[in-house]
Amino acid sequence: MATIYEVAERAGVSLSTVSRVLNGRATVNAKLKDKVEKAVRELNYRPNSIARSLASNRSDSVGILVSELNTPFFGDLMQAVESTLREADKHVVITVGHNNLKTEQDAVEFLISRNCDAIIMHVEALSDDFLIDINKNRLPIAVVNRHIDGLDQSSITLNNELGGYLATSHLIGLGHRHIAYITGPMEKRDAAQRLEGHKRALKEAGLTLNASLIYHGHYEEEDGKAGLLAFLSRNLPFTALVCGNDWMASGAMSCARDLGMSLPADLSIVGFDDVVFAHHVFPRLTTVSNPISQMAEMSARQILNTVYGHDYDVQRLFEPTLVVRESTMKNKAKS
Amino acid sequence: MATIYEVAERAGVSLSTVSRVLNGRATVNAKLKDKVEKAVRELNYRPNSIARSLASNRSDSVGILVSELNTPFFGDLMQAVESTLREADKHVVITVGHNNLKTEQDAVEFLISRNCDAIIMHVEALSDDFLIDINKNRLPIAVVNRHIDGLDQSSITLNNELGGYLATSHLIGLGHRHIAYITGPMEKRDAAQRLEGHKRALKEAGLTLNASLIYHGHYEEEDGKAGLLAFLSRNLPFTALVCGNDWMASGAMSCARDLGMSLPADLSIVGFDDVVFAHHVFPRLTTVSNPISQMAEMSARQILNTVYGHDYDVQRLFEPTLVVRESTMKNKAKS
DNA sequence: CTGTTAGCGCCTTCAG
DNA sequence: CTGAAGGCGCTAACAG
Repeated sequence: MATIYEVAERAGVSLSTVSRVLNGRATVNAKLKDKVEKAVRELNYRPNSIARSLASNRSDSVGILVSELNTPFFGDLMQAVESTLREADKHVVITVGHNNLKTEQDAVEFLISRNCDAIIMHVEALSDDFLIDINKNRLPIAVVNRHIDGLDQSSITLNNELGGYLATSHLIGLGHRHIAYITGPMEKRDAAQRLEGHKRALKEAGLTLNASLIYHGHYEEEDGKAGLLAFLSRNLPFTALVCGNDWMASGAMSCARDLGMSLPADLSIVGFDDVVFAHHVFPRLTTVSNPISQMAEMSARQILNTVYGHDYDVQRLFEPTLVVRESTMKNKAKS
Repeated sequence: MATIYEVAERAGVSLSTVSRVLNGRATVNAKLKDKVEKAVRELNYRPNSIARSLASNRSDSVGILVSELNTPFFGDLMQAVESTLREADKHVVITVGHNNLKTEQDAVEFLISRNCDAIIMHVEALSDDFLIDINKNRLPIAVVNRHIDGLDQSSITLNNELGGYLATSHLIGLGHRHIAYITGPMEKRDAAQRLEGHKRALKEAGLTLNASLIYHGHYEEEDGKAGLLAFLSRNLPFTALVCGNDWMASGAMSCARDLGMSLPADLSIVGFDDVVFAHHVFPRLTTVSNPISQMAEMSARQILNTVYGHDYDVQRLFEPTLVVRESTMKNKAKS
C-alpha cells in the first residue's frame, strides 16, 4: 500500500499538502491540488485510517453495542444506525454483549481502544453509574430503550408501560375479563414496565389482578408454551393472553394449536414488539409496535449532533401503538 | 487513559519491558513482571489497540462483510463467526454491503484501512477477480456460500443444486406432478443453482418442465404473493409450489390463505433456508435447511488457521437436508 | 498558501 | 534478560 510520502514525492509537494487536499480543511493552490489528486489516483492511494486515527484522535467511526446479532429486533437497530451514520460518512463498528456484564465491559473497552468517537448501545447488564462514568470521562454514548438519570439527552426510550396498557385495554375492549399474562424477566426494565401497564389497564377497568394468571418467562419462544401449559394446569378460566414479546406469543400460539385450540376463537393473543415474523404467524399476530428503527435512528442523530456538529432534530421519547391483526377477537365466552 | 509510559514509570522499568509482559512473547524476570502487572492494575491501563496495530501491523480483528444486517440469515452468519473468533480472542468488525458494488468495495477498503487481519464475506456484487486480487495482494479472505476458482481453500459452499433437487423430489414423491417454482434473482448464483436442482428432479422423474410454472422473484416476501397470483392467472393446474427461499414461501402462504385456499390440502409448499420463522408460520414450513451457522463457523476456522496459526478441521462443502414439516402432503388431485 | 518538525502509543530491532 | 532508539502512517502546530 502506498503511503502519503509516496504520494507527496510523486506529486512533488510536501506531505502536509497532501494531507490538506485529502482532508479538504485548508485551501490549497489549484495546481498543486490537481497534481496531488493525480498522484493519488495513479498510486491508488488510500489513507490508512489507523494512522490517521492515532494522530488525530478521531476515527469517524462509532461503536455499536448490542445484545445479540441474530434477532430481528437488534437487526433493525443495527440497520437503522448504520444507514443513518453512513449518510454522514461515518462508519460503524459493531460488537456484541450477549447480555453478560463481563462481555459488555470488554466490548466497551474494545470500542474505546479502537478509538471510536462515540458508542451507541442497547444493553442491560451495564450499570447506570458505569455508563455515566464512561460518558463523562471517556467518550459520548447514546442509550437505546433505557432511561438513565443524568444522561437524559442521550437516552432514547419507549413508553413500555403504555404498551402493556394498550395490549390489555384492547382485550378488555373486546369483552375479555380473564386475561393471562406471560412476562419477560423482571430484571429487564422493559419487561417490568410492560407488566405495569397491564396491571393499570386491569385496575382502570375494575378487574382484579389474579397472580396465578401471570407467568414469568425469559422472552423466549419456549416460555410461551410453558406459560400456556402452566395456566391450563391451574384450571382457571381465561379467554385472552398477553405476551411480553412476539417470540413468546408465537410459542404460545403453536402450543395452543397443538392442543387443538382454535385461534383466535378459543384464545385471543397479543404480542409485543411487532418483529418481522409477527405477520408470518397464523393467525397474524395482534401486537404492540416497537418503533426500534426510529429510536435507533434518533440515537444516531444524537451522536451526530454531539460529536460531529450536526443539527438534527432528535425525538427521545417514543409511544408504542397497537397493531390489530387477526389473533384477537370478541370474547364469546360468557363470564 | 494511561499510556505504556506511565506504566513503565510507575513500575520503574522501561517501556519495552512493559510491552514484553503485555504481549507475553519474551520471558521477563518474575519480579519485574509482578511490578508491571501491579502498575497495570493500579492505573487501570488498557493498551491502545490502534497504536499497537499501527506499530505491529496486526490488529487481532477480522472484518465481516455481509449484505444485510437485519435478516435472520445474516444474523446467524455474524453470530457464528463472532463467537468462533471470540473464543480465539479475536475481535470482529462488521460492515454492510447492501448488495451494491460500490458499497461493497468501500466496505472492503474500510476494513483494510482499519488494519483487519482478514475478511470473511458473503457478497454477490464483487467479482471473482477482485476478490482473488485482494486475497493475493492485500489480506486473506474467506468467502461464504460462493465458490471461487483459485480460492478453493477459502470458499465455503453449499450444494444449492442438491437443495433444489431435494425440495422438488420430495413433492414428486408425494405424488405431485405439476409443481410451480418461484425463484430468486438469477444473477444470484444460489438462486440459479437451486432452480437447476428443481429441473433435474423433474427430468429424472420423467416430468416435463413448464416454463409458465416458473416465476422470477427477488427473494422477497411479496414475490411469493406475486408469483402465486401469476400462476393462478395463467390457469394452469398445479398442486405444489417450491420457493427459492422461506420469505417467498411465507408470502405465498399468506396469499393462498387470503384467497381461501386450505393449506396444505389445496397446495403443498416447500421453502428454502430454514430461517428462524419457518416454524412460526402455519402450517409449519417444510423447507431445505441451509447450515449457514456451520458454514460461517468454518469460514472463521479457515481464517484462524491461515492467519493465526491454528489448526482446526475445516469442512468446505456442505449438503443441505430436507426438513419435513406440515406444509406439504400427498397429492389428492387426480392428474 | 506551503513546508518543516514533532509527536499520537506502541512494537521491534539492536546493543548491552 | 533489559533498555535505548527508530519507526508504523498520519495530523497538527509552527514558521516562513
